[in-house]
Amino acid sequence: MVRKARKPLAQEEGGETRELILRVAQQLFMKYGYRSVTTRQLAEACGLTQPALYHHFADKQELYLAMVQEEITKIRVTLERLARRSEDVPAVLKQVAIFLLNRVQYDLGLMLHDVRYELSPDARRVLDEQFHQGFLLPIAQIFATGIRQGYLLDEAHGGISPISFASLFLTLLSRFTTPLREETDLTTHQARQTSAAELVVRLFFSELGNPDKR
Amino acid sequence: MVRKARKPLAQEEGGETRELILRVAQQLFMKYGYRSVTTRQLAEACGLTQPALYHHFADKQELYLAMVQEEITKIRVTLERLARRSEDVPAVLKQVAIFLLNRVQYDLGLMLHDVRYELSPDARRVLDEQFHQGFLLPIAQIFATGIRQGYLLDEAHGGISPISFASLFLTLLSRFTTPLREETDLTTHQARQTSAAELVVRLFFSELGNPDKR
DNA sequence: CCTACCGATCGGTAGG
DNA sequence: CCTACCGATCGGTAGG
Repeated sequence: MVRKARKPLAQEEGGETRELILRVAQQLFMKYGYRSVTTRQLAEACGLTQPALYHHFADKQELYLAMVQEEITKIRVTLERLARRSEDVPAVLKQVAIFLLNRVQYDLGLMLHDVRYELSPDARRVLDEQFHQGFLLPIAQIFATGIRQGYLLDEAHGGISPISFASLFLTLLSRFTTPLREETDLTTHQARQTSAAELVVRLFFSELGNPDKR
Repeated sequence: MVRKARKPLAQEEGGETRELILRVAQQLFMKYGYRSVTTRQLAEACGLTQPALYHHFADKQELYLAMVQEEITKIRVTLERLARRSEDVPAVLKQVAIFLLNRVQYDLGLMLHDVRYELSPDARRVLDEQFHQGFLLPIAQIFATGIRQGYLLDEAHGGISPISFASLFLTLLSRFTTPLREETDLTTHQARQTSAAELVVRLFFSELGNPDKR
């Protein structure tokens, strides 16, 4: 039997229903995708009726757009802070990896697919740009420092551009924010994420290959 | 004006309407996702009416299942062939990468998401297993040879398991089968894929880091 | 923020 | 493999 929760769990009543909706929308949209999440599911998970959503957002796309924008902006702040103190590049990158693995608990590829195929061209343009500014550029900046300091090869010597490094880095991390096969318990979750972060960083700094073979 | 193509382009009339449907289904499902592709879109792209699909497949899920199974089986054959001749591991892996980049022109992550969240538990079990057997195991076998031959570190010396190597390898390749941002023309497409394949293989064999810094 | 309700579209079926 | 059609569900609106 499914009980309808009309009184939301952690809501101190006021003008913050909008924030509740955005939080719930993130959990559902990011897990199942834009198309698969209905406005009725969203409303019920918030303890509201479906038409009530339209008091806070013009339509489903506006709600999705606001949610993604808020999410990207929050992450951008931290990444830009980490990019500013690029002392030891491998150490900073590991912090970036740990932060993202803990903060991004969803499928980035799914989000980008939704942005590309489920939203209007205008909404897509906005989010593409914000993703570039908020995710790729700060990480690329760290990689640029890593190249300058000699940790990584530049494009003239067989390496790739900072943006390409950042893109590869994000792709690899997404492997661990969304497991390819089955899931395990939550006690070892934290430990797994730290070792995953180390693994990805080590892969970039050439510590998986056998040096005797080079 | 949208003309309905009642006579499919390349169909030599007979019992192969089913094959036409499967081909069209792959293009649409793999690009837009299970939920977003309607049975009417599929039928129209095949030059059929929507109920005609149900003469060949019991329902939408059965159609999707058959399509993915056929696709995985075809790829499995080639990967197993490549895994059998593991002479020079880096060279074989580059061939695997080139093959997959040319053969898999869609978003593997989207497919895995559909398998996980849009299909029945039974269908999911079947496809999870086939993906494991058809994609991961053959590639893991090559990596295992690479570890044995000393190209890569084993788990006891800071490396990871062959399956983990294979999983990372597939994740990285998916970055290039589904571009993170905009698309370019098709003339440079082939060249791009070859250099992408080389890049991914080099990343694993530690040729992106600066050896002087190790 | 609710009740009541709308047109459109979905996957699937009947019957030939 | 077609025409005709079904119940369910979708995003969104009216009106209070």
